Amino acid sequence: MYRTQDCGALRKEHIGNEVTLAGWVQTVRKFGAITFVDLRDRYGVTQLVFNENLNKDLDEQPLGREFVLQAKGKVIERSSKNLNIPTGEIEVAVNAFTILNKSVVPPFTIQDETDGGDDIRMKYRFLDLRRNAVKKNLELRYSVNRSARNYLHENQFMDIETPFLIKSTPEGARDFVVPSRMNPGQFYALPQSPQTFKQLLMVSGYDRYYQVVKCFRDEDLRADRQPEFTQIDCEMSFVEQEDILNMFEGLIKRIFKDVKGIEYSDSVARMSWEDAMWTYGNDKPDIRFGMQLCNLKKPGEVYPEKQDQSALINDAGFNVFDKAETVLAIAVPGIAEYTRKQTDELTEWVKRPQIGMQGLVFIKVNTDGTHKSSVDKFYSEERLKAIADAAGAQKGDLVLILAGAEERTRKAISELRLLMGEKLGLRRKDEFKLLWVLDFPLFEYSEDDNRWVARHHPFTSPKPDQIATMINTSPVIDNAAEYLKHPYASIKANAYDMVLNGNEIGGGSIRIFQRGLQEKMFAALGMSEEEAMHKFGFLLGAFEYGAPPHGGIAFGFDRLCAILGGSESIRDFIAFPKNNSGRDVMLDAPATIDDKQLDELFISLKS
RNA sequence: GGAUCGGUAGUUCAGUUGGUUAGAAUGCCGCCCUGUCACGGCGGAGGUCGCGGGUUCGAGUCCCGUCCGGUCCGCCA
Repeated sequence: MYRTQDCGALRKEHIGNEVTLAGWVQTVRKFGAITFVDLRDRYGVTQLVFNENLNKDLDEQPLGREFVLQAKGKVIERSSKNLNIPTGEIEVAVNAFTILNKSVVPPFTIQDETDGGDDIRMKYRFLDLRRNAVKKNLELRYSVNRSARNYLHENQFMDIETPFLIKSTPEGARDFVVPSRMNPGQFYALPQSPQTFKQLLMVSGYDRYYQVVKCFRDEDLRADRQPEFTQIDCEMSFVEQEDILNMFEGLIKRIFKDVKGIEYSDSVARMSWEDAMWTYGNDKPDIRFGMQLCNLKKPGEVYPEKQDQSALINDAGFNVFDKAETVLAIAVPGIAEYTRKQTDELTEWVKRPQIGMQGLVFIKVNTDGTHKSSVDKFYSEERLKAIADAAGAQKGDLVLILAGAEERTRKAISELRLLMGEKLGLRRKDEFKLLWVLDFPLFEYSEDDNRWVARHHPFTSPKPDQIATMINTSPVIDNAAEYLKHPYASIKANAYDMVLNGNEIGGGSIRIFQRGLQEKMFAALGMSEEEAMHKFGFLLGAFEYGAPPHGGIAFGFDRLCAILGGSESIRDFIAFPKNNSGRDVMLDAPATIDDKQLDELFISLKS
């Protein structure tokens, strides 16, 4: 037997016990005749004390960091206790030890605050995983997983595995492909999600399905995006949108309770996509703080129902506002005293290529109620006050205004809002605000391809009262510039996203379950009948054999873990993540393969 | 595909206007130390300044190219 206890187990009540521990040497502290060793494993750290009689043995077999050590001895009370660690009141007086394995000196320190940078830690990820900080993240991940599985199991969901080697259907993200040796010249694709399989399972009558499943997308990476990632993938039959929202509000609340001990008792807020875009400039708004957009000017056709406030800015001879398609303002609380240098920095920030604005207009609402702006030349004190009031500014606030093309400007002010929220400390990591975003447009128009594309995916159903519009309208657009006037532009999807603190953590839809409507959808996306049959014939066929109404949702598991763990990066919550370029720097993958392997696959490489 | 920041000791970083032998901390090695737990003290080793080219009397420092890493835009139904 290698050990009688783990390194986190021993307490005062074990004093007097003879024990054997095994673990890794965290530190060695030598004092002439007495030596302390911190022995670490997954469960904790226990101090070993080597007295005079063993010091000679230690000289002959010196211990180094990360040596694997087995130590036999008696649990004794410490004469000077360390109350910072759970085992700090006891120590093990060693009477025999065995070095089970040696270690070379690790390239960085295995401590909570390591001296290693990201690069070196990824290369030696197996050492990084020994660190408490990383271990905590993986433990959190496992606890989210357990919580979700428990909830779904209790609600009659059944975990069914679906295949990884499937068919490429390049609609949406780029597929990873795998060559087939037995079928020369043919390729499998790895699933971007088990979407069609879970729909087929609904046809098969497994009315509540779930899977914690790897998905693959061959697109460029980000801090919160990996080429292989995990989803909690769910589907239900005989449900309407409301049923799904209730069931999965329940899931996320259960996860909050189990993982964070938070009772999220409010019902999750709901907002239409249009309201989200109008009020926050973003389809995944962070509602932990206000600073809502003031639409001073909008292009006529984009939000037909909404009223802008262009009277406030018109007829002032200010070209920038006059020529702009959209003018948007936010009132940032309490920073009217910003210096010229600080406002200049904000201006530089919005002019960065990633934001792409030409400039930034500001109005300071001084504490005495007067106004000072960068456009004093064009607007009187009264008009500045009217604009600031419309933006909801109070005394002491700073109003920031961006003007330009609709899409870019809305995105820019949304980013600026998040930046200011960050600067003002309004995006607290320990505060969690959930939001359902509903009623997304079913279609988007792609200027590149000159056709409609599915905003969510091509299996998403339109709102029930708009099915007729879709069936009875030709998708053809006469004039690309006027696509917003086409009836398809206003069709809303029976789709929903769950947003947590400004991050999309899940999304789904009520699916199409009739062959006719599904065929119409494929046609709307510019697919010929033959093409639709070739790619999705199996699904269309299945719909003819009694497909039930169904819908579902998928949660981004890695991202959810990262947010619950208070981190920006999902890499911290994945045991063996890939880097920015999709490489595994530990394995040095991807890599070239032998000519022999290529020959077997009938593949020759282009030079 | 694009923008931007970085690459100097095992590691994390500093390095002024281009100027003597490239520094600090930590880690590592040796000696001392019987209550440490970020132990302490003394001493020591450790560098192709990512790589290639250029400017210059002289380059870690300036310029060009390239490779690697971070972040972002495009992309991600």
